[in-house]
Formats: sequence, C-alpha cells, structure tokens
Amino acid sequence: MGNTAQFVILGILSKEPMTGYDIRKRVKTRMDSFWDINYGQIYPTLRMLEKEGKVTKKVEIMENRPNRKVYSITNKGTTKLKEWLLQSAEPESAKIETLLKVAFGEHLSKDEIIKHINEFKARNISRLENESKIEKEMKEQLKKNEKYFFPLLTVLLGKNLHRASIEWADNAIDLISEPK
Amino acid sequence: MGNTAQFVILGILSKEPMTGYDIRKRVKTRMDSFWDINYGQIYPTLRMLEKEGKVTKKVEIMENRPNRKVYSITNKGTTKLKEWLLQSAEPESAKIETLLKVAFGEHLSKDEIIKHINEFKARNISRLENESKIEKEMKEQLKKNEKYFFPLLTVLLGKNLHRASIEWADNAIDLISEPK
DNA sequence: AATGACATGTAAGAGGTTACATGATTGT
DNA sequence: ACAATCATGTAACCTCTTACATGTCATT
Repeated sequence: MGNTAQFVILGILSKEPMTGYDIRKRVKTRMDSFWDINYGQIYPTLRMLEKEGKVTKKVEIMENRPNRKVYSITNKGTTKLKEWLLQSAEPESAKIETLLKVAFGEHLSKDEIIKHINEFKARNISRLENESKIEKEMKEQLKKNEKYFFPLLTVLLGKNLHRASIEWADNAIDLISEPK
Repeated sequence: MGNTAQFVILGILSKEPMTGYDIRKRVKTRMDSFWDINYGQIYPTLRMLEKEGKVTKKVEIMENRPNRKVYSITNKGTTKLKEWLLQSAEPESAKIETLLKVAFGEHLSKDEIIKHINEFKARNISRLENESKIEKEMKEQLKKNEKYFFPLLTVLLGKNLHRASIEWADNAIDLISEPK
C-alpha cells in the first residue's frame, strides 16, 4: 500500500494538533533514522487529508508572516490510521552510498576508501549522540507520562543501528590498513 | 548528485561484462541490504549509457527467447565511474515502516505491536542467514582471489546491522511484555 | 502439472526532491 | 551583522515501482 506519508502525518497528528512546519520538525527529531518527509509532500498531503475529512484545520491569523494552519485528526482519520497500523509493515529498505563506493573500492586507493568510511563513521557518531540526548530527555519525561514509551523504543533501534555501523567502520579501517 | 543507478551499473560492469538480467541478480545477492535496483531502471539506463559511450554491447543471438545483450564498460565509462567514486557519499537513508507502526503503538494492543516486531525480526534473521552464507562463500574465494575483499567488507556491515536489529527486537518485546 | 530461472522490454503512475518565492523575529 | 527559526506554498523535475507482454527450458 502506497502513500505512507499520509499515515505518518495522521500518526503524528493523533498525538497533538500541529502545523505542517511542526510535523516536519517532529519527523526530523524523532524519526530521522528511519523515515524522512519534506514540505513538498507535507503541504499537499495535508490539503488532501482535509478534503477527505481525515483532518480539520484551524487558521491562526499572523501578522507579517504566513498564517499558521493548525491541523487536527478527525474520527475518520483515526479510523483510517488504525486500519493501516494493523496491516503488516513493508520490508525495510536502505540506501547506503558509502557501501557502493566501498564495494567498488578496487578503483580507489586505500586512503580514499578510508576517507569514505571515516565520513560514514562521523555521520553515525553524530546521529548516535543526537539520539542519546533524545533518549535521556524521553526517559525523563517517561516518569511523568507514559506516552513516551513507544517513541523511546524507536530511538533505541536507531542507537543500536548507529552503534553497529560505527563498530563496522572501525573494523573495516583496521582490515584495510593491515599490511598484507 | 542524482542518478546513482548508472554508477551502480558501471561499478558492476567494471568487474565483468554482463546482461541487465545478471546485473539485477548481482545487486540482489550482494547488495540487498544497502541498495536496490529493478529492471525498470536497469534496461533504460543501459541504453542511455550505451548512447553516451560509457558501455558497449554484444548481442548473442538466442533461439526462442530474447537475445542476450552483454554489456561491457568502456574507458570513458571507467573514467566517469572513478570521478563519482571520489566524491563524498550521500548521507544514509532508511525506511523502516515497522518503526512507524511502533511509534504510533498507543493505537494498538500489545499483541499487535509484538506481531509487527516479530515480523521485523523474522525478516532480519532471514537476511542475516543469507549474508552469513555469502560471507562463507566469499571467504573461501578470497583465498584464491583478492577481488572479493571489498564485497566481503560490505557484507560485514549488513550482518552487523541485522544482528543489531534482532537484538533490538528481542529487547523491545521484553520491554513491552513486562507487567508494569 | 507447476514453479522458477532465463531474458527482454514498455508505459503509466506514484513517490520524492529541489529550487524558488516571501519576510519578520530572535538569538549570538 | 549574521544565522537560525518561524511559516507557508508551488512547479518542475527526477526517480522508482508496478503491471503488462512474451515464451522456453529444467527441475520437482
């Protein structure tokens, strides 16, 4: 089933009403390691969802900037969201360009390959640090409010994956550097 | 820089001449955990690469089935491939629908969430098994031929990632099952 | 008798990215 | 003084997937 973007939006709105701008931020801070969505998808999808009666909007008049449009999920939207949540998930997919460059590494020097792997490692370290920060915040809030339980679970997989990537990077650099 | 598909194809052809059908198989068996490409991209891209002089084709006449078109990389193609290999890789991206469903887990029962996680785990186990098999084969061949070194490295990251996912799944199921 | 491997390809559509346009307010 | 944040949106483009079309041969 296609058009997953709409369900991401409905899922986020099911927690609290938000603007398109806020939805993007929420995905970036909480789902960065397993999903992406950008304004070019968000704004048209919100309009579509409104037309279909799955969300409603309230306009807050702003001066000197675009009016805020705060979207809320409707009962119909919640029903559709639940239907989707019950279906089996699509298999995971990833794009790791670094591995393409490593796979064709015979055309590069050792140093060039190691440079790619180090850049890969740096991205993973920065994502891991970020998620550790978010994990801490969520654990703090979890004491007061149960609703952080599931988002916290997803952060844990992100951390696992980034840790595994960093370990691989160190290992790979060792193997490449080894005199043979 | 877009159109990565062309560089995947050039990279694969830089090892040995192949048909479009073979290229797809090669990606599926060796790059499944970090890249995907399908016929709808492969055949048109091969034609484009030929027009641009980056690959050449030899037609083997077949009876009762489509002629085999075996593509080889040219010097120009190799030059373009190397140019691309020297550029920094794009950041990694992933789509993990299971985590979306977990993130919105408050709309599901414990059992429904655990079902999603178990399906996720099963996929990861099957991929891990597959990669372990390929790893063994490659290690065997590596004794005779160095060219397996880089492909082997990429399989190792795949294994790390799948192992990390399986560990997360077990852990997550424990956390969800826990009486609280 | 049915499935899977071999082998090509196209057309339509869905999904996703990028660049552009606008511009005040807040923080460093 | 500069960058980031807030806040919307569109149009063009590129990428990618899916369904269709064709048919043999080998294996189970």
